[in-house]
Amino acid sequence: MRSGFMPFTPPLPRTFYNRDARRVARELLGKVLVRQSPEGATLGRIVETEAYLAQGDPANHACSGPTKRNAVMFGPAGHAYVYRLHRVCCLNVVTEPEGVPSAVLIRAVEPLGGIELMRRRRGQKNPYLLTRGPGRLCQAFAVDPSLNGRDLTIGEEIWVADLPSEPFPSATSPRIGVTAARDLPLRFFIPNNPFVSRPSNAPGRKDRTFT
DNA sequence: AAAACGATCTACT
DNA sequence: GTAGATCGTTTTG
Repeated sequence: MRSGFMPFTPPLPRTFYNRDARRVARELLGKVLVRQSPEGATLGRIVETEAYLAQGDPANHACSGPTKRNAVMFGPAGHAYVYRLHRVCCLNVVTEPEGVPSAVLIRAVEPLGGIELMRRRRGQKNPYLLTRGPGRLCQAFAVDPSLNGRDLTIGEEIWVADLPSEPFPSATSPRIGVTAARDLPLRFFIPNNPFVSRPSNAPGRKDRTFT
């Protein structure tokens, strides 16, 4: 058996990722991040993302050309880009056609399954501090640089899927939030969700919502 | 070979 | 809300 979750959560196809990073970042909200590790499975609903554009984005790791670290950003869409920052890791999905170095950072998820495992990995009892923030969620999901370059469309180890039971945006809450410290990168989030890593009312932010 | 940098986190006020 | 730790990657000399 490839994965106990596969029948219920098939991975999103490459065509989903092979588009404008902003579009991908936006539509990633509400999807499920699935991680199968030897220790067990963890699942979480994506509530916050950040788009790193290939053009005009000084925060993009690839803004000054290819390096050993950012190599997978230049590859085809639908692969994981995992790197280390300080003591933690960050998980991105590569977007847009091969040769266009753009990606979407997964900033926060809402725990859906494997919560005990997350607690154990994080040594954290407060549920809001389990997966709020790129570094925290990677620790909770056991995502490390060994997953760098992994194909997210296969359905092994790590992938993203639709959440059939509770799609987002829903009819009751069709709006999503977007914010940025400067002009870029753009951060997308589900409004009023307690698992979003930064509140939309943080000072100095130009927040707005759209459908 | 050295220095600067940062897509963060935790602790504390 | 702010301060400081901390370390791999990249850039510079």
